[in-house]
Amino acid sequence: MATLKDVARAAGLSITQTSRALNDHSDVNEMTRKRVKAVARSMNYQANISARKLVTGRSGMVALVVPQTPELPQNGLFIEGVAGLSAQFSGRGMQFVLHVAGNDRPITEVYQRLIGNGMLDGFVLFSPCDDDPRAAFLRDHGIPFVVHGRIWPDADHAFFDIDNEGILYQTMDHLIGLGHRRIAFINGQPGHGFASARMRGYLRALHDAGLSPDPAIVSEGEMTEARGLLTTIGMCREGAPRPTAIICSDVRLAKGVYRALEALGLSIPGDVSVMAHDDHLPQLRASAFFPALSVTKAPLRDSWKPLTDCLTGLLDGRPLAQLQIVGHHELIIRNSTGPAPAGGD
Amino acid sequence: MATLKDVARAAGLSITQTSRALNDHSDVNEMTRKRVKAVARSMNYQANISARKLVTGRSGMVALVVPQTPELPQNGLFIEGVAGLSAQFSGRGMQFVLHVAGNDRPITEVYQRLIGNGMLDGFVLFSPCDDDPRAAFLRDHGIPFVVHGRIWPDADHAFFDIDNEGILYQTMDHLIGLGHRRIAFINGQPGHGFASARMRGYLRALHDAGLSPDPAIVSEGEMTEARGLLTTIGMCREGAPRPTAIICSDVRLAKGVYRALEALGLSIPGDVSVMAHDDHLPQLRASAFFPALSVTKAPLRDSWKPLTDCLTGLLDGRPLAQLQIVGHHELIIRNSTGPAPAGGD
DNA sequence: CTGTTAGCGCCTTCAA
DNA sequence: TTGAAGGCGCTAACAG
Repeated sequence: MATLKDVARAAGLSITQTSRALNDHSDVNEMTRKRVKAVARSMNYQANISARKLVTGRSGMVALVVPQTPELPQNGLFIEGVAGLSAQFSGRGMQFVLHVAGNDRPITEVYQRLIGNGMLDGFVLFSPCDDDPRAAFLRDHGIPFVVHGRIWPDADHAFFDIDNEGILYQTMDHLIGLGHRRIAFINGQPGHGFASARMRGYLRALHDAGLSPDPAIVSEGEMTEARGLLTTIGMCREGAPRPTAIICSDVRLAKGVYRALEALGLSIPGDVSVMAHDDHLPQLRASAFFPALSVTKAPLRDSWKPLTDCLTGLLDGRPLAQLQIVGHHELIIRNSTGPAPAGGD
Repeated sequence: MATLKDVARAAGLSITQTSRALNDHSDVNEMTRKRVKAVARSMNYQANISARKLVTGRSGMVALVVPQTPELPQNGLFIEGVAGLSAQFSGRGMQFVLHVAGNDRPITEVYQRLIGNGMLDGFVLFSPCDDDPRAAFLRDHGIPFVVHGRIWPDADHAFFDIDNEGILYQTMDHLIGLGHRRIAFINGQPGHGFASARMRGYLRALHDAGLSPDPAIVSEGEMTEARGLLTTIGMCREGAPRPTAIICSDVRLAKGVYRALEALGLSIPGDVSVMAHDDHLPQLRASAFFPALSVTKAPLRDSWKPLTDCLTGLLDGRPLAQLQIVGHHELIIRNSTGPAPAGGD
């Protein structure tokens, strides 16, 4: 591989000036710069990243650390994120490092190692939880990072997130407008940032409508079809008043809800309205539902570019205020929501 | 971050000796070594990879380059491979870099850039094709790489592969033993290493059985359910003699074959036997077939460890002969294969 | 505008 | 068994 020294010699210049020319410093003769660049190109010269990193402190490499699980290859967020982020960073001439961490040691130790060897410029964090220890660790050590999501209550970090609280508020607003009073909510795992935010939106909407929450029709847990089915069965058990609408934090949950309602002989939306949030992952399209599923939609795929922008902006020292981005979502009303059945109460 | 100098000072030694102690050189007092290591640990010392790379030439980072496609997140090989390889390399204290390359420039140029900046120790190559230009490029430049699969005819490189030729020969052997004479083969894209190897196995088995190939019942192309369906319809068209058995290079193809045969009113295995090769990806389990699908099985998931071993072995300078590994496969006969129907010819 | 000097953190001669 | 010196390739501060 050609080195800076080689280029300098070929160009008949000092190493320093060659470096400056290549890096577009201002104090270089325009002609010289052009000539040096031509020589460098003809020699296929590329700066050695390790050497540059040693002196500038920047390597152009960022990492995503995810815990190893058997289901990792089925995890839509992981799959889309890895492909999307890698493409984005690659397109910016940076390198994306994926680190699947074993479960034999705490995750912060992995970060410790990864930043300790001084090779990475920053990190992307997935699936933030409340009081996220990873974020705390990185903040305490002054390591740049961007979060896919947000860590409440005071998000003093770069992030790209969607308005999860608003998403649920808006969903509730639609259902309440249709006359629903008893609205169930099947949410994700408690402690996860997005789930907490949606719960806030749910409760706020209830409060604003003068309704009070009923723990019997609020459920938190993994977002699988099976849980959607079982939870729905449980909520529609005899004796208790049945919800007239069900909100799901994920389309997989909604799939289970559909199956449960069908098994129970309840019609959608005649007996029960159903809504869900749709990340627009290819695995389970909202279009696969009959009747067509009303959703709030925020394609996960749209998040990689702004997320990448956030991290590069952070590395470039841009102010935090510009690095806290909330993406858009849409409310799409299809055929799974309708007026609340009469005489519910 | 603590540096070698810090450790040396804390240990009351020279930088040189500290380095030697940490790297287990022979000419260090045993006591000294222990003490230095203890100090280093207590200071959370980690060698700076960039600095080390600069002098030793090794960074402990390897990369996988894949072309950007919209379907990338649905590509089972990509998903499993990325998760598996990253976990393997992480477990060995190395870093796995994923590079999703845009399609705006030739892939060798990407390699050029990636190796040119002197940051990577080696590469993993996926989906090799005959006369693979990437392999040629890396070989010509003396860059270590390992191939998932094999580049024929003379695989003068490190690889982990399965015996694709044997897999098809064995499949054919089973079907021929059941009396089948007209055996269709729905293969993957021509030019891909595994597809070529399987085609060789198919043709050799035909030849050994005294049969001659019929282009009408051999098909090459993408391995989707849709193509399995359409190809089967085409092969069972009136006028031409119908195959009594169909071999698929992938279970997705087999899914389409099943649907086509059902639509045509043909029974499995009464009218047509079906076999497939099963990579054991979670997306479409062979267990989802009725009647249960007979397969050759070689779990993709088992390939990441040996593949990683190959590349690290290569980097450690082990002889090539030890770095060409052929994994095992199983022949699993379930209920989709049976005797050829009488009076076919 | 250009060159000289110094140093990033580490490892590897060489000499003691 | 240990230390001093040199250099990997690059950039930044300081002269000219």
